[in-house]
Amino acid sequence: MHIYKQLFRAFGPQHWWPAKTPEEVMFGAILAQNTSWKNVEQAILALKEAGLLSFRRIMSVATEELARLIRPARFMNLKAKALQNFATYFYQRYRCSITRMRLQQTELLRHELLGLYRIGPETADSILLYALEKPVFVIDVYTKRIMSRHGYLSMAHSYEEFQSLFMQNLPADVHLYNEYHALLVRLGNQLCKPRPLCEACPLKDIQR
DNA sequence: GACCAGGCACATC
DNA sequence: GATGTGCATGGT
Repeated sequence: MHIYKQLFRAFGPQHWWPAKTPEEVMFGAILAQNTSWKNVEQAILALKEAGLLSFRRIMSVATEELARLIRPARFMNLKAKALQNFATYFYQRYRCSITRMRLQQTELLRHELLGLYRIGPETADSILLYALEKPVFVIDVYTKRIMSRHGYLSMAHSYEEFQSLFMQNLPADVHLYNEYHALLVRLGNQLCKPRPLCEACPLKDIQR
């Protein structure tokens, strides 16, 4: 909470996830895997222009065609398959309805998502928090790096261990989790790179 | 021109 | 379980 307040003071509210609709969040969550957001934006724009930013529509498009459109987002063949596979699940199980999906229990949803092709813990939790508004804390490479540099856990600790660190020390609040993770990414993007720029970091005096 | 990006699956030991 | 590797673009 200390860290959160410090970051919030430094950067202010982040208004995340940068997407218009929950469905767009889901596309973004898959496209953003190990990829910079600028590249993801280009892929999303291309999908929009092709009228294919829709899980219903991408089901009936050739995988190669979809791959061509999302090329800027790296690993285009893998991600094209992942998107189509997700679309099939989303249609068959929830008729592509966010509302219907939201009614489902969080633990069950997480389990379902983790069973899908190329949906790992971070992608699943991003969908749960940012598209479905479930109180799940998202861990990414920036979060791990920042917390390990401040002595909380080491990079070798698992996704779940990092997640517990946050969820056991914070109230289960969607808005807080949303804002906190967004702030961590903001700091990571700007300063907490593999080669850190610690002098300008608002957390430079914080130690565990 | 190196380095990095909002991971994940799969092979191998 | 731990560790290594492929995926294969574009910005800084």
